Amino acid sequence: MSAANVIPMSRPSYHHGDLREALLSAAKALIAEAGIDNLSLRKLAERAGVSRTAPYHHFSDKNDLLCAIAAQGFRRRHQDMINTFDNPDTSQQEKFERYICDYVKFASDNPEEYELMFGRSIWKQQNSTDELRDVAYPCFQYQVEMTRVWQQCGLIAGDNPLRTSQVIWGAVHGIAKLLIDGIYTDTARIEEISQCAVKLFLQKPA
Amino acid sequence: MSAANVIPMSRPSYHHGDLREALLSAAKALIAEAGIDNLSLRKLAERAGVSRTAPYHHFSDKNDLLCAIAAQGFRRRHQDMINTFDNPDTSQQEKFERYICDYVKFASDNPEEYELMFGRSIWKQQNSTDELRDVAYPCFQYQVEMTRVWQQCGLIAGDNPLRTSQVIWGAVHGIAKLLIDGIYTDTARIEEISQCAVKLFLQKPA
DNA sequence: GGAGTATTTTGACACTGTCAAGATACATTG
DNA sequence: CAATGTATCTTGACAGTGTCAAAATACTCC
Repeated sequence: MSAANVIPMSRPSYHHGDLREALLSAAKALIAEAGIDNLSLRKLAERAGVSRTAPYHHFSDKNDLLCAIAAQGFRRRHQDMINTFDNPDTSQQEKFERYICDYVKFASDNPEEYELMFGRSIWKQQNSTDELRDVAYPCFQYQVEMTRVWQQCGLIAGDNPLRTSQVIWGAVHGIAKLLIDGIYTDTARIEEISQCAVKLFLQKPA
Repeated sequence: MSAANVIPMSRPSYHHGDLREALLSAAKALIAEAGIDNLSLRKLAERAGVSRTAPYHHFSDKNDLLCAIAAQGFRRRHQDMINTFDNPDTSQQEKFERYICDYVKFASDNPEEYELMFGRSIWKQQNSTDELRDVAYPCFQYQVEMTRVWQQCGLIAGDNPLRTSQVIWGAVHGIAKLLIDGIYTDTARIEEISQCAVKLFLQKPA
């Protein structure tokens, strides 16, 4: 039984092997546990079993790491929206309803991840990574295109998809934020608030 | 010319005199200059001309100080809303329009202060001070009451002022946040976005 | 096998919030 | 007026943070 046969478990070698991925998942776990504010690179490194500065060979910055996690969130959210919107068995009105309700639910189910995705730190100034922008912008754009469809079939008022989408996105984002930040305290009525938003935005039948 | 005649300028005595107020205004200045993230108690103390721990005799915490500043913001915002809503020369529709547009403008004109007022740190968990809640809750409630009036005169759909107000507030808050956080980049079109929101929420005449 | 590169580590620095103890000035009471 | 107490401020200290520089280690390719 030579040393070559041994498959090491916790730490394959001096080199970690896939530290970047390990850091990302450890970071997500830590964030889910204790929130973004309590995520430090040092605690993260310790949990990954490496020294404090090891992460700097895989992420240029703490900001860089946060952007990478946020990018994953946007990918997931974008895919969810596509799945809902491409479903041929639901009406456009149902799709709009889903968009509103699912958005708020996504945020309230994953408050820390949502906070990271839209927290000021990664978008403010020139903080956002190229990767993050490449992932997030199509996600943003997709909402505009859905809005265009809903306007064309008379579901929603107005003729400017961009502006209209900015308002509707603003609404769900604002509701989500006020819930997450603890200003809206009736978290049991999330669905009710979302449904109220749906009603307000739908074109009234006179 | 005895020493008793000398009136010291920068520091009247060993005791500062009104350090609490001095700290508050210095903090607001620092926040306006470099943002909340760059506000440290030590820099603040230095600017006020006292030692690092002097602020702790006027604020139990950094959080306590932030809450005090936020409370001032809510007082101001509440008064602005009252002034607008109590104006007898404008129609209810104009008042609604003002509410939407002024809200977004208030936020985008004072991004750092707005960020502080609604940033997660002071509301999350049990961070909010009694003083902050006493000032902010009536400010929140006022929006519900305005919404009730607008619904009663048929300006806005629905019959649940609380839920409706939560959606409308959510919309302006979300738009403000997306602007401040740098996700909506067309800051020149703020008025246009607000006007779009007004149109979407106003009851359509069929 | 040796050179070069990728990865990780230790050491260090400046910065943060906050506590404990001591020093100073003011207020109040005898 | 003197003494005592209290409010205020300071210095010293500690643990924690992000991040840089330099050294150590392991992997890769010629």
